[in-house]
Amino acid sequence: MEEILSGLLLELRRGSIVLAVLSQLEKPVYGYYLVNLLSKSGVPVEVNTLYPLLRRLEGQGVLESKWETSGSKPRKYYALTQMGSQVYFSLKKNWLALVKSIELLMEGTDNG
Amino acid sequence: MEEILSGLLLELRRGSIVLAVLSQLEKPVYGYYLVNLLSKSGVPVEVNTLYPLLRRLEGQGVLESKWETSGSKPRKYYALTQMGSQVYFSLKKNWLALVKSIELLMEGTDNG
DNA sequence: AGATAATACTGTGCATCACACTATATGTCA
DNA sequence: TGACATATAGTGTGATGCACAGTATTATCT
Repeated sequence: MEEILSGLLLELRRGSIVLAVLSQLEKPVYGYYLVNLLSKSGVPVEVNTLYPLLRRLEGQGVLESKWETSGSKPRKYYALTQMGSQVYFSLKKNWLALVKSIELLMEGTDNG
Repeated sequence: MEEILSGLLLELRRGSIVLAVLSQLEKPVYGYYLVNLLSKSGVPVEVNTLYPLLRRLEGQGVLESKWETSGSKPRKYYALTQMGSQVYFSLKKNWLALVKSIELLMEGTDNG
């Protein structure tokens, strides 16, 4: 049962990860920092999940990146492109609607 | 951009589908009916997505089914098992927490 | 110097969805 | 009657994305 639950939880989290990530990228942020930030915020993401995600989003034109090599360690900062902002806005709107729909569906179900 | 957005929306929906489905299965319901119900409720699911999902959940012991052949057309009714109820409860709790976390993360981001 | 942390990339396997197709029974309309 | 749509359920394939594990580099702590 634990396994089944954790599998479903995994699935549950999936789509939301993108939203959580985008929500933090109005200002440039580097990956490793984002991992810690999100973990503290209740949306834990593994590094090995985040890096490919960031690259994918960059490839899609949602994010843009630039290397910052002046510090002690080279860091790659990601931020929303203009199109990315639009995508985020639309995604956010849809997500809020989805959440509301599901809350309505769940209303009155208090098992346990 | 449309394509990218719809891809992300797809992802966004994924995990939530299970939750929406489980929320309606405290009483036995058949698949086709569920599709229409969920669509009306703002969580559209394709038949070809729902049927395998139901079967998967049954295979995992979350749901149980029984055929109803007395009507005009044979229908397969699904409902939560006892364990399924526990899974649903736990999933629901986690989902609510996740939603809250993401809402906090998104707070103050009003682009568009 | 050695271990650990910070930082980023890549490759493989698995799970899941969308899409398309099959299949049957019951209506509906020409 | 025949053609078509709808209700109802199943299966199979392709694409996609995550988790997991591994690699690589540089700094910091011991």
